[in-house]
Amino acid sequence: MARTRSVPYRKVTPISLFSPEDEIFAQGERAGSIYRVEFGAVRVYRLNSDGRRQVVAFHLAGEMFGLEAGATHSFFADALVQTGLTQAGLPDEISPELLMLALRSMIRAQEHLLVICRQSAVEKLVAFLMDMVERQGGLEQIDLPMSRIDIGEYLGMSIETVSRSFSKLRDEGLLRFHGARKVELLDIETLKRLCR
Amino acid sequence: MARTRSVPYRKVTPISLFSPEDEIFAQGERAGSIYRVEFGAVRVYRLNSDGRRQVVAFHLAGEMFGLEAGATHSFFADALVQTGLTQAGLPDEISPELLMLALRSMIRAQEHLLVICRQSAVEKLVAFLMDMVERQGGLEQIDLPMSRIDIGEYLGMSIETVSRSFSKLRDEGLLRFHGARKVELLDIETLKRLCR
DNA sequence: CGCGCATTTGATAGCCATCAACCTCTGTGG
DNA sequence: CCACAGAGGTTGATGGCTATCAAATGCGCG
Repeated sequence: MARTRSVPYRKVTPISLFSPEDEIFAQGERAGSIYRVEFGAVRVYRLNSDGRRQVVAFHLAGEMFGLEAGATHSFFADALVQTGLTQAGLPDEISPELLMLALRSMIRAQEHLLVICRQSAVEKLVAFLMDMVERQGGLEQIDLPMSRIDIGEYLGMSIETVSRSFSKLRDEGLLRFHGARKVELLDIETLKRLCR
Repeated sequence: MARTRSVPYRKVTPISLFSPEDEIFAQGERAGSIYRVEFGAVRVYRLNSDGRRQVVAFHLAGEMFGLEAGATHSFFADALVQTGLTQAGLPDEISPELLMLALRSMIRAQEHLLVICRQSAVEKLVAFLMDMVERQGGLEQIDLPMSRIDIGEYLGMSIETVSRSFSKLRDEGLLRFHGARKVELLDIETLKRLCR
């Protein structure tokens, strides 16, 4: 969906490496850089006051993130798997491309909203899968760099419901698993119809 | 929350008037203007492919909306009540203020996401009320320019559940109604605690 | 005053969160 | 090479919340 390769970098750093769970930035920290995922995957989340985590976004290779409205980050970001990032300060001139990045992030958040509201568990999961397919180049076999917990926190449902929904789709012959983190989509047409 | 008065206008039009249900722009229409609500209230929504409506945002007096990522609008917008809008073309130069408007819209969308996910019906409704209070200047008496249907479509719940949640809060002595569209908040501290 | 629509209230069923137990995979150490 | 431990994932059972259908009530407006 929101491809973000077109935003120009200034002072691009060498690739820095992050292991799973390594923090990239924390809520409240001073912002001012944008990041690009060179390889691996990132999750962006927020902690509610009662300690529950809400995953706001995942970012895959080629995508950019880290733009903030204020001087400080409103979210946490960490690596899901071995991940390489480059980092750049914001350009002095606010470029049209930067504005586009912000607007696309907004659209993505609103799309996410549409998915989460008023959809059943299976529908949400299918929408998530279709999004992942698109962002991984449309191949029928996709990697899920995130755990079931992450998926649940992203879609607003329990891990058990995530798992049960996967099983349901598998039993209906729509998915095939190769381990828990590799999925093959067996009938993309039917799946597309499922997410309305 | 996202006050948007600071974005500078170019070629501000005279106030145009909209009656309830009057369309301001439609999904797919050519975008390129931003709007400011001079008085009244606006709802921004999207129609799912199955015809259900998802309300993405409400905009009250003093707020701006209509910024788009692409050349065309991704959403519909119409007036909830008698509403006056001014309109301006986008500045040629992309101003920092415009970027801020985009970023604040993004943050607002993500906040909305946090409210809708993983919160009970009453919690969502309280969060909605607290947002409305803040945007109406913090007074304890607030107007709801939108119907129960709109609130339901905004929060992702049925109108019956909206109504029942209102009744619950009323029975607990936290709200008093003066007609269905005027609410008095009787215990803001307790209400704040309720939305976590 | 009375009509029509919005809202509220009631009854019921279904989905999903939760608690619990079991399974699977992976890495480690004997 | 195998046994084991631990984490992540799956499956089962149950209760609660909320969507849905249905009906009553209230309110705005002519």
